[in-house]
Amino acid sequence: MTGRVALGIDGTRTIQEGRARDGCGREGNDACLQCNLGDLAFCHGLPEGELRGLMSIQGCVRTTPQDTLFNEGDRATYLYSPLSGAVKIYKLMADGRRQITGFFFRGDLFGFSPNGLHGYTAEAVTAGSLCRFPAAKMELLYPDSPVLAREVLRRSMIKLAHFHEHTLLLGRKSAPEKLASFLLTLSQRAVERGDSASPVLIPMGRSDVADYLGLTIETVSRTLTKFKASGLLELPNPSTVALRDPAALRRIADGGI
Amino acid sequence: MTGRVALGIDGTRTIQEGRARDGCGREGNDACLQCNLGDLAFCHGLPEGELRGLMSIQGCVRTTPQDTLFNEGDRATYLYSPLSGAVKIYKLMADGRRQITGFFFRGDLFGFSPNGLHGYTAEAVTAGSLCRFPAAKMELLYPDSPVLAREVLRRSMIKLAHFHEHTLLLGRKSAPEKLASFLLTLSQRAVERGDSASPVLIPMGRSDVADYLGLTIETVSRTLTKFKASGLLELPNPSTVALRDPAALRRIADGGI
DNA sequence: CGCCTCCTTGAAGTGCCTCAAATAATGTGG
DNA sequence: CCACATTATTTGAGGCACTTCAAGGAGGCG
Repeated sequence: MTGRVALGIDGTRTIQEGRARDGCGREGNDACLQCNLGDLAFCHGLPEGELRGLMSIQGCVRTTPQDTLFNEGDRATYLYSPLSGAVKIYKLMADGRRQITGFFFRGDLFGFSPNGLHGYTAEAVTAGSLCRFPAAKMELLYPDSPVLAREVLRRSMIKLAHFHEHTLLLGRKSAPEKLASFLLTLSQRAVERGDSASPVLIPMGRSDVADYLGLTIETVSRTLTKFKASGLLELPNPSTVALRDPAALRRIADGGI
Repeated sequence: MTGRVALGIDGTRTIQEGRARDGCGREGNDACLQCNLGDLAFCHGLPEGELRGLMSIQGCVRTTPQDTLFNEGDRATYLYSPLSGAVKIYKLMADGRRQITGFFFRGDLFGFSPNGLHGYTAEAVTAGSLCRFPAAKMELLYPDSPVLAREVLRRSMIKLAHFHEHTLLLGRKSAPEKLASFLLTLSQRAVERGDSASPVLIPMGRSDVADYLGLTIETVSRTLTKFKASGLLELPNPSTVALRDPAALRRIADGGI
């Protein structure tokens, strides 16, 4: 009964309820006790009473790569927090141009909506599992859960800060600056999750990287090759990057003169 | 005693406390009663008790063009909501490249920070006045002001939605698509504030528009000229745009095939 | 009126994109 | 486990949208 997948009318796979062993699936009382996020969890440190309210509405889903969690325009039913794996969110234009607006990993939180509708599509990058909470029930909790409400606000402010940074990247940085920034951010986020800084795993394909940075896959590939030739990094395989000279990458990322 | 300005150590002008007649300046009890924002105000509709808490910490500043409200890296002391005028926020790179990440008008809210430091600089585009609230005192209000806390969260989610849209614009749209999107958004926001949709005022200069859209001033100017030649709009003066064919602009903005 | 700033227009350059193909990685059925 | 099919990534050549550099108008203000 784990990771069942149903085909949507358009043939894309859509996740269903999950039942599994990594803390995912045990709905209700003991689910959060098995959560392995530790202090990465947005519910970490909640007072007893608030946590109980959250646990009572907590659910879980598992994903396989390319599973769609929700589509742009869908009712914003759930808030999600990955336990493992990676998720991307993106917007599409009529002619197929795509802009990925975010990647989410262990402990992140996404699915916010100001108007009850999702403004973007969410799709799994890798297999994994996500903790999720019904948005409507969540809102009912806020008035009596000040710490929870405060933490959700803090998370959304962190997202806003990321967007300011990414807006600068998209609007004003060159391709090498974009790639250097991207790799360093991936590395830093890996560290925050407790993973290693240097052999960084790039779970998404070149096409996802390109659509996140406002480039083409060819430019992404060429730029990485150039970095490799300069001794800035190594690419043992397309999805692993060893940062050989993070300081130099930092200078490039910041437009060092 | 209105709109006094002090020179910062770098010679840029920095706003000081204001005292004035448009609802700005009367600190304390009666300030909010004179507020002319109506339902645009983020404090609109707050229950009596919550509003009283807000009023007790409310303050006001006036700006003249190019006044700096705060710099990137400054302590995030205040949250701001313009009563009149326009404000831009931006990030700078070491070599001077600039990305404007937002414009704020009557009723908007800005100054959020997840870590106590501003991640961007805020500068007045025009003369005007802003309602402001000490961030630290604001946070003390949240636990006992669920409606206020909810509204601040809602505002930050609206900002997030704007960023998703703007990220798509920066990463994937052509110059004409960017300009068409920008003009339509300005127009729509004017309507939301109760202003006219079509002769739209563009309070910021070409250089601000360029730095917001990730273009150069030359490209902005050329593209507007092209739109004018196509009969899509008229430019009675550089800061006024009459949208002659909003539907066509919409098609362009969306990448109509 | 003259100066300054902002905006517009022109000409040339370039960084990234598009189109095209080779190579590497991944998965699959026998 | 291997041969093959499929997909992802890399590499190459040429083109174009936007930038850069440069100069000419148009208001605004003392």
